[in-house]
Amino acid sequence: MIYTPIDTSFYKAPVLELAQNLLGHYIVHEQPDGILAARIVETEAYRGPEDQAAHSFGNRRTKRTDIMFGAAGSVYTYRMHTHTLVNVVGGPIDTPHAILIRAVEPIEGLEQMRENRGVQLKMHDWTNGPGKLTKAMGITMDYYGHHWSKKPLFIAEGAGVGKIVVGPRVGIGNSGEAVHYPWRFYEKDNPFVSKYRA
DNA sequence: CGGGTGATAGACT
DNA sequence: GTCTATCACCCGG
Repeated sequence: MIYTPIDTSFYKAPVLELAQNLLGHYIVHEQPDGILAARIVETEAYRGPEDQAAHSFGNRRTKRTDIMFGAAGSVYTYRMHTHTLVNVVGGPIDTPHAILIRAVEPIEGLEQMRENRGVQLKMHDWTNGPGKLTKAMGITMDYYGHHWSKKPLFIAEGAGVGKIVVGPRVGIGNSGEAVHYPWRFYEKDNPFVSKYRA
């Protein structure tokens, strides 16, 4: 299977639209040992300045959040203890919006994903969480500031998506009103969507 | 050196 | 399904 990166204009849509548009597309990671591809099935939007759950709330700008003030389509990775989480930057320059990739569905490079995750795990546990999918696909902090339209790590046109479900976001703790914003999007009945904990 | 940053694996019910 | 112990790095001061 040959994959082609989506043009940068794709990322210029309003961030809530972009979060939904990403569903069904492929994340592709070209590695020396082979190609890894997975379908995006769950995303969450974060709208920097006015969203208490975002790292960039109130335009908080540090070296860590700096990339979110950059061009739409940039890769924002951050480390959560043992896990790396990956985001797609949205919004215009100086508007720190981002979309967290929460779950993907393995498409190609299954053997390598299995090795990355541990051979004893069931397939549905490979990528059904934001920390899991980065490990399965070999995405590391080295990609901080990379752009999703460039190889070896890019997003490619998918083959469509099923019914999209909208709901509140996960794991954002006490973030005031922002907790209730329906900014989580996922494909209905997809077994790789991460489970919601109330 | 202290604060910021939630998800994971596995045990239990 | 539900619970919870455990997990590490980056940054600013």
